Formats: sequence, structure tokens, C-alpha cells
Amino acid sequence: MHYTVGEMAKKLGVAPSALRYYEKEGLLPFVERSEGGIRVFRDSDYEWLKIISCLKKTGMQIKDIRSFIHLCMLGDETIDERLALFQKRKAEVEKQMAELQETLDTVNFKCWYYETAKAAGTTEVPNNMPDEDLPPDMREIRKRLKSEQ
Amino acid sequence: MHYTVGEMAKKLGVAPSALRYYEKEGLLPFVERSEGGIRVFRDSDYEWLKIISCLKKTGMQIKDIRSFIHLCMLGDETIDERLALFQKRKAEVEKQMAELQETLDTVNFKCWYYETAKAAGTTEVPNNMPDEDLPPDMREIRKRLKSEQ
DNA sequence: CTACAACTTAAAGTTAACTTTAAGTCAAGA
DNA sequence: TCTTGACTTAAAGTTAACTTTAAGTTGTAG
Repeated sequence: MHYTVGEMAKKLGVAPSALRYYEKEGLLPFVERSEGGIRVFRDSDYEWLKIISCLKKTGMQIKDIRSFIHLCMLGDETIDERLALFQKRKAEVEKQMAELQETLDTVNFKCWYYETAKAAGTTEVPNNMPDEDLPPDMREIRKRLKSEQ
Repeated sequence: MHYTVGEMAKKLGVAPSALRYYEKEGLLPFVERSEGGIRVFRDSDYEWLKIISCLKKTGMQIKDIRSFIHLCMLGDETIDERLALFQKRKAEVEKQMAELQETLDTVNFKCWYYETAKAAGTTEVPNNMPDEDLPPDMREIRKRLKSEQ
């Protein structure tokens, strides 16, 4: 099966201009052309693009993804380096997850805060609530918001 | 306790220019000035800034955070609206967590892939491995990378 | 064979969230 | 009082990752 840039973009849920941009940036050295110069994407290119998309979601920049693609093009010599790269990405994403969980904790605290304010008709109530009256899981979070040290 | 822009920036781990930018964008209507025109940050402003930072981490834009701050300034009339805002942020962050988990699954698959390739000396081995030979938790992920539908 | 949608390129434009610069002012220690 | 580091502002600059535009080409359906 092969696809034009528009078809592949649709399959991936991105704009055709994004795929052309990726190619210009050297991310798609494996994409071939028809005799007339039209890009020809294959199913294997879809897999490449899913990996590129994954690396982007881990927070990697285009220029670093290009380096990774170059490593891939060099073949089995670079397996160790590519393994190390993904292990680093794993640590990075796990860190992002932890940070996002902390953000979620804060948001949950604020939901509790406004639910309590709503029930009372005023934010004075959650504002002035002593530590022993708030739900146990909210105590640490409020402390963090107030001092962070 | 009060702080200059530089001191507060340090406490928050951001650049002073970022705090000046936030003020210019209307995020800090509560920050006062000395007689000479120097910004005076208080401990309560630190709490505001932690909430602003939290909202930023949920993916909210400056202009939308400004709207939230305005709601706060209007007082208890807007409690419901603010609760709804945080509930929406909660759903948003939970969605981000799910997406990040999917990204992590893919990264973990690639770690397995390169560990297997490393042991074999070639990517041919994980490439050609039949479904029944790969770890059970990798099967779905490889399928997703190959087709997504 | 023609029309036309979708392709091609290079170059310029967009956007958000800051950062930098330049020229000047404030305020605390010596 | 003087020096000096940190403050002030407005305006211009930065960066990444695209998107848009303009002018032209390809390829398929009728």
C-alpha cells in the first residue's frame, strides 16, 4: 500500500505541511518519490512516523529526533546508542508523569477548596479552615502551596 | 515578609523578567508597589504565583489564566465558575496523564526492542519475532505502532 | 484531451511565552 | 554623599514548530 502526503497526514491526524516540514528537517530520509517527484509513503513509513511522534511526545526536539533517525540509518552498529537514547526518554517521561501527578494533586486541592467554598457561600471557610478540619490528603498539598520549603 | 521581583523569582525558580511579563499581561493585579515604584511581593502573592504556575502546567494559556484571576478578583459571586474551571483542568490533566502513559508504553516497547536487538547483535531479531514469542505486554503496543486501526 | 484537485518548492508569516536591550531610577551599605 | 547592584519601562528580539502563500506541476476522472 502507498500513500500521498495528504493521505498519510490524514492517517496520522496531522497537516500535510507538517510532514513536508519534517522531511525538509531531515526526519524522513526513507520517504521515496514517484517519477514525477511526488512523495510516496509506505506502511513502513507510517511506523517511522509513529516513532517520531512518540519521541516528540516525550519532549524531544526535531533536531534531536533527526540525530536519532541518522543513527537508525547507520544500521546495527548503533543499537547500543539507540537503546541508551530510549532509556533516557523513559526516565524523562517518568519524571514528567511525576510532575503531572503533582499538578493533579494541586488541582484536586483546588476542586475541594471551591466545593467547600460553594457549600459555605464564601471562600472564607476553606481559607480559614484549621489543618485538623481538612481532609487528610489535602493537608500536605496546602502546606506546599503556602511555603514550598 | 516582603520580597523584590528578584527575590520572588528566585523563590519560585523563574526569571525576574517572567514575573514582570506576567504582571504586564494582567496576571498579578494584587502585587503592590513601594513609594518609589518598586514591586513589593508578599507571602500571599507567592501562593497566587503557585496557583498560576499550576494552571500553566495543566496547559492553560496566559490569557485564560488572566480571566481566572479576574474571576477571583470579583469575589464570592464567581465561586461556581471557578469550581467549574478547576474541574475542567482536572479532566484535562487526567487526559494528559493517559496520553503520557501511552507514550511511556511505546518507549518501553522500544527499550525491549533494542535490548533484544543488542543481545542478538541485530535488529532483525526483534523485527522478525513472531507475536507468540514477544512478551505479552508488548503485543498490543507493537500492533498499535503497525496499524493504529 | 481537458479539467481540476492535490501535489511541488521557496520564502515569508505566525504564535506563545518569554528574554534582551537600552536608558534611566531607587535604595542600602561604606 | 557616593557607589553600586537591583530595580524600572518600552520596545525589539528569540525560538520552535509549524502554516501560509504564490507560482507552478502532476496525475486521474470524465
